[in-house]
Amino acid sequence: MPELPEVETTVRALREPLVGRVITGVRNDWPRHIATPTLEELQARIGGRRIEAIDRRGKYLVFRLDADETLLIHLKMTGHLSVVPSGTPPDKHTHTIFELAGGKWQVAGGEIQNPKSKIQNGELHFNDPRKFGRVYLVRDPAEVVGDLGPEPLEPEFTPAVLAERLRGHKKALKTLLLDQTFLAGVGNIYADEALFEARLHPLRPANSLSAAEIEALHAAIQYVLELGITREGASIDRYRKPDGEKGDMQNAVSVFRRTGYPCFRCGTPILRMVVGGRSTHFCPECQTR
DNA sequence: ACCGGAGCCTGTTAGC
DNA sequence: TGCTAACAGGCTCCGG
Repeated sequence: MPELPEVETTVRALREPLVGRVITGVRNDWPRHIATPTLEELQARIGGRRIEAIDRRGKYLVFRLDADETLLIHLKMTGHLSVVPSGTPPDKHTHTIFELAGGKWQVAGGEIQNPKSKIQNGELHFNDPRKFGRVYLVRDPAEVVGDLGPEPLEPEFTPAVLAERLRGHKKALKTLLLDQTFLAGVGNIYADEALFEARLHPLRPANSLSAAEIEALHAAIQYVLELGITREGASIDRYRKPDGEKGDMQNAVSVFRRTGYPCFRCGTPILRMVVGGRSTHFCPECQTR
């Protein structure tokens, strides 16, 4: 489910309740949820580690811990993270639980108890019905995210960078946008939405774009991702914010899962085709080849 | 280098 | 209503 905007929304919501807190243990009833190391080693290494920062890289949540450890979580299709009081009965699809000691905030000159945290002991629940999600504990995050392409919302990602990366590829644009080593964070919703915004057909070969079309694609990628973040994610299927509330991006999509409905720009029915094994939605009139 | 298909999982929905 | 098949926002592996 979650793409860059959904992961970013999750990261932002988790910072207040989690940064500064100490992980005291891990419970798990589906060991394959833990990609690396083994469950036993994870439990041994993570106990006592404090969460110093929470960031995002592509679709990964990156928890920077003390003692040079980094916890990464990928939500894949159906992962969901929430912070709950200790002892909250886990949902049947909650497979990994991080136990947390009382909240502490870092302040100049030391640390104080987190005045906002009513939950003095709590748990981070990783709920994941389809069990595709994964947890990683590594000393060097590059082991996990080292091959990812550029971050589309960072200033380093310019039209020139996009042009350089498109050059030499003749793959379909849709396929490339889903390739996390090409660009990090774009998934099926935002790929379709970006191509519609840029008026580019999903099957256009990457190396066929004019400079103006590359500019348009770059702007469209940033526009749809920022819109997704502003609207706190697309709750088209299962995605929910950590507090369980829906995002609002599902009310702002132009083509995704709008097969047969009129294009908002020209009225032509939106078509669905399969590209790279993924559902692809586009306007055959606005997005010409 | 590229493409399609299977596989990982469970739940929901569309169609008969 | 009940059953079955298709489909799902991700990603990897394997064969051609």
